[in-house]
Amino acid sequence: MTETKKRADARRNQQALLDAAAAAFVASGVDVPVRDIAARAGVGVGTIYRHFPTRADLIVAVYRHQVEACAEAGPALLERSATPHAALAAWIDLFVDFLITKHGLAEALQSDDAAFQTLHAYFLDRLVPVCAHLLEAAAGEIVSDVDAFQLMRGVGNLCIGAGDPRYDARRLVALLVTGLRTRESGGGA
Amino acid sequence: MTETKKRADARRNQQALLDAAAAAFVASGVDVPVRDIAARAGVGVGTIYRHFPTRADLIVAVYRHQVEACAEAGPALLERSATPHAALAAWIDLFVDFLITKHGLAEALQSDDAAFQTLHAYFLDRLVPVCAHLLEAAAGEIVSDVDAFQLMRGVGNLCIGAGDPRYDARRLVALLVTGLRTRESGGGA
DNA sequence: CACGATACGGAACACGGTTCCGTTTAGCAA
DNA sequence: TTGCTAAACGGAACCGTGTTCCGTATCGTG
Repeated sequence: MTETKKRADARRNQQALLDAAAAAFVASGVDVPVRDIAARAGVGVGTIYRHFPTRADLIVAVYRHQVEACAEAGPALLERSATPHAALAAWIDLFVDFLITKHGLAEALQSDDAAFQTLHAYFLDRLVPVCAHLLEAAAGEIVSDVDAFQLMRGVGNLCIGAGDPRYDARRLVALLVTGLRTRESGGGA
Repeated sequence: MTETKKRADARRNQQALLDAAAAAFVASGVDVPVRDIAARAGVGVGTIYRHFPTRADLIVAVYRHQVEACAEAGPALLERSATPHAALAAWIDLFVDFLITKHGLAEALQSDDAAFQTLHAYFLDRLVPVCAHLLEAAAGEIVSDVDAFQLMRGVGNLCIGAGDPRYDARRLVALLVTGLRTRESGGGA
């Protein structure tokens, strides 16, 4: 169904590039030089640009599965959690776990470089609605003047620089989520 | 007193560079091309590097006064505020105001690029102790497992991407500071 | 005024992203 | 099997930026 129309070598190279990029991202972060990825995959740089016109397309392709999984976990968590706020917290944890294990991804996500436009757009399109849904469900126990977009962005920002042992992004995000809760809704710090 | 030993043209150029850089930063952000700054100042690029070996040195020189002012405001706020937590909140507000008006500075501050090492170091050296002092004063009413370094870093991170009208860095920082407060210490969200 | 130290300018280099085009190859049809 | 064409490939070349280097110009002093 998917991509059946392409030439066999093209499909092979596309897969090789995805594998090479995934490995390169782990080894050197998502801003690893294009030439390095090409070398790993055993192809020329032209081939990268043919399959993935922008670096963002490549990043999206590599992480698509994980982003989808994160998006789908939202509604599931809502069912299985004690309170909507707990579900929100758990879901954000999931997102943070994802981000901090991808060296440089949080940075790229917030970059205003035009090349990362589609990366930004993909994450937003896919995750903001899920976040909005959770936020809505928790409406009674959280402050109302922060929307899903801002929250996602703030969380993403806080994940920048994770990897520095002196900085615990998870902890700060937790603090932010705590700040979201109204004082009337019980529970300690 | 300062720099009296240098040649007259050297001092003139240094000042011209500071002025040009300040203007260029406002117009195009702190990552404006070096050549643009040189052109504005009417000097060659070599002259920039002679006076400011790294871009960070130039940025530090341009913003030194404002950073100093922010640092000095800490103790003052502590005296004049109702509670230590209020002083902390006010001081962080000051810092956020500073950061969000300097296009690209927050981004540069968190960059792991070696060129920004001294920028990072200067801000940390100057501001973390002040923050630590405020944190210590407020010890009774805030959670204890976040230190000054982490807080400064988190706040800096949250300021990335301010300028986007959909994103209110100030609001998110406020939320973070709220999350810092223990539930026993009163006051609403 | 002459001369040495100081500072200057900008060409040259390094490096990474991106484009372009001559060459190779897959896939099909004779 | 072979010939042909469109698809895909490789990598040299190009561009923009940071950085270095050195021949030239200037300052300031004796």
